[in-house]
Amino acid sequence: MTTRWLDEDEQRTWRAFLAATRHVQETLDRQLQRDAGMPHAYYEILVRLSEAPERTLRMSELASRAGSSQSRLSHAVARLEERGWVRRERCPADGRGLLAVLTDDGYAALAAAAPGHVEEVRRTLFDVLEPGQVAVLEEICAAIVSPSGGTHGGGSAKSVGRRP
Amino acid sequence: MTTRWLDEDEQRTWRAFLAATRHVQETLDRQLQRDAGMPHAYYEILVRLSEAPERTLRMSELASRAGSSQSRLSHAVARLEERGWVRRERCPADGRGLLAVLTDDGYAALAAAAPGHVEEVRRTLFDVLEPGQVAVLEEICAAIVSPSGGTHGGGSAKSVGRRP
DNA sequence: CTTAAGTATATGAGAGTTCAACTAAAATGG
DNA sequence: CCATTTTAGTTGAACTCTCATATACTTAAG
Repeated sequence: MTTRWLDEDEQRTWRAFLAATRHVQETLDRQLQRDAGMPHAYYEILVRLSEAPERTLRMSELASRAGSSQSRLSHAVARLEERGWVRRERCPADGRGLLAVLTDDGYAALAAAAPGHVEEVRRTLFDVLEPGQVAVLEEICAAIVSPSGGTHGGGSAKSVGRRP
Repeated sequence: MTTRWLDEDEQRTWRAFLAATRHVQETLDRQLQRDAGMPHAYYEILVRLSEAPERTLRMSELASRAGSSQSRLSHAVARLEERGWVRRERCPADGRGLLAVLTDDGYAALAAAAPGHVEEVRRTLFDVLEPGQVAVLEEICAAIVSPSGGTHGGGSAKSVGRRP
């Protein structure tokens, strides 16, 4: 099949998308690195652990929830363990598995980092958008992560820009 | 000021945003790495050079157009030069400056990579969105990159979800 | 003209990410 | 049971990115 190139509008949208996501990522990563001494990926890991019962998760489950590859998680948890923020225990039920546990120090580090981070998320994203845009943004992101429509052309007509 | 935490809806949107942008980035980066042997950042550099007159740009201008830091660009162009895809020349007008020039080999590499990349952009983003969503997405991204509204509360009412 | 300040880019160390290869422990199936 | 396959997780090398610092040239000031 011949390449379906982007038309002018799509080009513009695509480049805007790249610029915007880059901007958000860089802004947040810099803020966390500067104020909390950790990259955003580490913050995500701590968050997911803090939400889990016993502040404990299997490595693979943690990887999936934090949106990380297993290898990346493995390296990251190794660093977090060096800092004393996470501890690893053998999984009693499955000898291959490991449980990652958020320590009290880790929880404290997360609690210290959270306000500044959330404030930056707000400034970077929510403060610059209208409520309607936020609603559509969520639909868009959901569609990207789990594409429902198959072939081009006749996608199901979802509501766009509606306000309940 | 006390932290403005995210409410439940905002949390959901924020996490969807992270998951979606991660998904897009990883998908494209993997595709380019696998099929063209370059990371997405390098592809961007080649694209911007290919669009410039004489396929030539000052390093700083190239950095700005490709959305790269100067340091990152410097390292990247060094690698691209090793591959023979880019060449650096002293800037005649300004002895400090350097001109990055896309070579014929570099252009060929870009031309070879483009169809697969564009197809992946389409599959990952445009194919899963309705036209209305695409339009709003562009507005959203524009707002993120150059925030117009200042203090919270009274943002100017932009159109949301409209279709001309 | 000389010196100070500023601009353009490079460079090197440190850290995170990826990919492929590796270990170890379950599950599966004769 | 024993062999095979699958699953869980780690590891190391290669690569990219960031940050701080260095270099070279230009502009501004006296």
